[in-house]
Amino acid sequence: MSSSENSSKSDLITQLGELAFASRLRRLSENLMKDVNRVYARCETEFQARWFPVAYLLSRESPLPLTTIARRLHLSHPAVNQIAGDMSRKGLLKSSKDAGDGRRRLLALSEKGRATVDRLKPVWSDIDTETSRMLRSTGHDVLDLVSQIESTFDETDLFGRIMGRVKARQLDAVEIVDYRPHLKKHFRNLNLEWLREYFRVEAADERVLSDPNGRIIKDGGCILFARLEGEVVGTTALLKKETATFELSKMAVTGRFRGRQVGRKLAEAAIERARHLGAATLVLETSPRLKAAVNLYRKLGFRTLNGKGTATYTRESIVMQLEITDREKRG
Amino acid sequence: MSSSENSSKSDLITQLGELAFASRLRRLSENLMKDVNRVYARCETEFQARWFPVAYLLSRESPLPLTTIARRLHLSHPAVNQIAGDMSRKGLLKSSKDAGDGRRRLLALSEKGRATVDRLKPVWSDIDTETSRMLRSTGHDVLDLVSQIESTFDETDLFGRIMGRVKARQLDAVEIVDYRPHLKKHFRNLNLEWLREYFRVEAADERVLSDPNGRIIKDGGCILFARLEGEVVGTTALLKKETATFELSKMAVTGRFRGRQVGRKLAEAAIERARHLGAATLVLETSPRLKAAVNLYRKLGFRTLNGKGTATYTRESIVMQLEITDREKRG
DNA sequence: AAACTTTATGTAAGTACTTACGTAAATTGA
DNA sequence: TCAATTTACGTAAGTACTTACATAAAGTTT
Repeated sequence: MSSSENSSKSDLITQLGELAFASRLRRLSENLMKDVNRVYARCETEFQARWFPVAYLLSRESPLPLTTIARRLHLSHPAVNQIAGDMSRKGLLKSSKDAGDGRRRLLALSEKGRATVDRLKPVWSDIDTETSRMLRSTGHDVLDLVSQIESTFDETDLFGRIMGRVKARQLDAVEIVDYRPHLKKHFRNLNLEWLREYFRVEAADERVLSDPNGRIIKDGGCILFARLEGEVVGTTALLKKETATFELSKMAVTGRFRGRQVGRKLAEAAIERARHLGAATLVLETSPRLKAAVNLYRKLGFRTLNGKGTATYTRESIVMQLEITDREKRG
Repeated sequence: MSSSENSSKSDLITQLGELAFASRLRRLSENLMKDVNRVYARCETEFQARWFPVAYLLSRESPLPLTTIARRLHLSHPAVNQIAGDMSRKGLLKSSKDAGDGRRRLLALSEKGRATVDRLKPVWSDIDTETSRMLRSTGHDVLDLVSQIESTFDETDLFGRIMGRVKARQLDAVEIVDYRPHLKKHFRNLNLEWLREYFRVEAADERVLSDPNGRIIKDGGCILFARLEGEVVGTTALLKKETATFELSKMAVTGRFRGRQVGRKLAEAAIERARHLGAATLVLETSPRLKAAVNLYRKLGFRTLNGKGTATYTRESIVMQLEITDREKRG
């Protein structure tokens, strides 16, 4: 067999590899279905390939409720409903109310339906034989392989794995830089942006944002900035509270760059910096409204404290804490 | 997620084997596509999985006419038109008239489109890597196998092979019986049915149909009947013309059973009978209107004669002839 | 050069599914 | 036991394609 023909360089889809794998499967499926429909068209004008699973199932187990059929065939219930409608219109199927359960509609083949199925059974066997022959000629157990792919796909969180890679790359692209006087305006603007978006700017905010050096750095804290694609897109601050306790605060990422791992990179850098500064405990206060943020902190090891915090700001109602131990140094 | 549901014995679709192969491929394709679309949704709200082939192709070869893209991607041109429309609406694509050919619309990525593609390229590479990893974990070169199936499918006339089996079974189911007095009414009724359907009943017809014994059998000819599912569904007659020449005539199959190889079985039986009766030549007259019949005769070896026939009936205008040689006896 | 055919495109409608949503009957649970 | 939830079903609308048809430009023939 000349398999080289189909996978020649002129076929872009083949070149695209795994990226167009889904399209190719679909194309193959449609071509197969087309041939089978041509067979039905020749033998039996009253039957369509897509009815087959329903017809076959009902020929073996007679009155079945609609959703049970859908579940068994891995179809949505509207799909079965539509097929049942078409088959009923051709007189192949009849439905009845379930005596015990008033919601259920029981489906069964009609007399004509059973006759049609009986007439088609040998045709199905012919289709089966020839398709099987074709697949066997590849030298592989294609059906078994499809089963394998199906279960591998079920077991693999493909989406999760892809996103893992994407996130790692995004994380890598974010650059962390330390406070410098010329970044002061960014510290202020980035924080004002999200404060205005979610809450409102309080007097306590203004005091800190207007004087980061005096209010944060001089007290032994620090401020970090995130750069991405040449822009300053996020910031956060570490405030020194007690000897070995720092507070993570003033985390802000500009709208256009959210979802690109900027917050995570900032938080990770802040934790690392806290460790360097000799912190044993890192605390933070945030709001349950900021779901993404709370989630991020939790993923990084922060745990919610039951006791109320200092409540520096009216908006804050969740207090979280991270114990910085030596074993964290592995990262 | 719940893999037990998908590949266990309770999955009827898996049990159906080759018959539901197409459905499974489609399901798999859709599930893959769904995951990829989720990735795009997270990374880039402006992009959809189905745009990928067009976007990728245009990123490599820039201004291309619409139908060229369709051909390269194995899509219909309306599909590309719709994708192009969607992408244009999002500002990713721009089109221009071809200076040389006024029919053509040249498509190319816009500035924004190129930027989007550049931003997505690493994501595509992540999708590719993870999909590839998943497929490799089956222990087979799935992509290569799909290529093989595609080309095997292209080379195999699956429809033709299935129909071959179906026809062989149908042919086998038809039973040929000889003339008996109680079948006289069937000879008449079957012939009247098709005469009325396609032409009209002539005086010459009436004479033969009313007295088959006197007009056909006593002259050294014979009449055959086809039985199917307990019914007499077709008939044909051999008329003796000269010493070694017979005429195949009065072929009729009732409407409900047409397309089930009844005519073919009758014709084959008639040829065999003619050989037994010492015929060297078999002739017949028919009409070009009866395309299926002419086709059948041709397949059985009859050749059209240029010269006019005896024109027993006004409806007939094609004369065909079959030389019965000894080598035909192999059947 | 008029009359055909072919090609490139656009539009409409069909297909075989899906998701989303609404309703009624059954089940649960406090 | 009565409200809240779950389940079964129907309907509508969306999706990602397809086929079918219409039209205009280009090419071919006579």
